[in-house]
Amino acid sequence: MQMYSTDMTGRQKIFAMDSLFRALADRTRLRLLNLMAGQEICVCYFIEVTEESQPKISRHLAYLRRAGIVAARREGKWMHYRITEPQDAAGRRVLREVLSWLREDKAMQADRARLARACCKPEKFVSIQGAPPPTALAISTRTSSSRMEAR
Amino acid sequence: MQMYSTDMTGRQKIFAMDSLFRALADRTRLRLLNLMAGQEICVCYFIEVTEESQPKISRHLAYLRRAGIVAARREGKWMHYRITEPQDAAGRRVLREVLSWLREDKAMQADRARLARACCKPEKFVSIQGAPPPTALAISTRTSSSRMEAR
DNA sequence: AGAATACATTTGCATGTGCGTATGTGTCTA
DNA sequence: TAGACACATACGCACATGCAAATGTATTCT
Repeated sequence: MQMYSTDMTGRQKIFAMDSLFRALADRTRLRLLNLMAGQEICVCYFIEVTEESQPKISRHLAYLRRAGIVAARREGKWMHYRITEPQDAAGRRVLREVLSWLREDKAMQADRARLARACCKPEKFVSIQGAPPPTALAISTRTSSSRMEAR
Repeated sequence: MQMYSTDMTGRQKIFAMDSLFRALADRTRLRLLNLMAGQEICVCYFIEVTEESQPKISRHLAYLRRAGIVAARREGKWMHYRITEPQDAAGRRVLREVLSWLREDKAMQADRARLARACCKPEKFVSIQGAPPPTALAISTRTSSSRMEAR
């Protein structure tokens, strides 16, 4: 059985749908999601890889968090973000196809390559000295069980 | 070989991605796409089924048309709209998953049921007297070949 | 040609969104 | 406990978007 965050009118799931697409309707947020695909990442890596300002990154991460697409975890000074898959199977398939679409994109591949470089040689990137590197996540077929701090 | 509407910077495909999601980021537009899934539909049916104002429907159809997601065809007084699938395979998979997501939604199912009723008993709906009924489309594995009036 | 039909577009307004800048908050270190 | 660090949030601005209401346009009918 699926559990929807539905209200009396039964239309809440619709809201969740266009809400998801609003969250995806921004290039910066797509870049962040692309970098999070399959791994949990520290904010400083986002800033380093995208070369965007810290508040801008933080704002978009907050947007994704409010949309329920990502979750955050604190580790000392650092904040780690990871993708949380939708509860219903169809929404999960959509998000996965989106991520696989991102994976095929040239600019997104460039971002991932830059992330890999930053992880291999963190000493070359002043901003991420000592920051915990990204950690791969389980195949995450789980439906958002064992959830962490979502807000 | 795929053909991207790419510019000198090679980033145009990214634009196409968040552009698609902006088009999907509205409940009314999702309702219209749901009704168009697999068939070509006349505008008056959209108005009848959604019970929204005519300018509102027309505006959202224009939005989808500008985003390249739907195409229009004129038949006398009537305008027919249908979904045009993205050129690249990954984008096409995304859109298909979105449509299948819509198919599972209760409110979307209600819309489709109401459309079916309007088609079976057009005499009960004053606004669509004599309007051409929706016509099923081919499986449309074609990549937007044989394109019609897109704008 | 003139009226009716079926849509499309424009206008004015309210709201949402993205951005840089500035400032606040939680954590570690000295 | 004071400062540095990593990040989050508030503020003000410019711009995009959604809406209703009004108007414009293409087509058919008489």
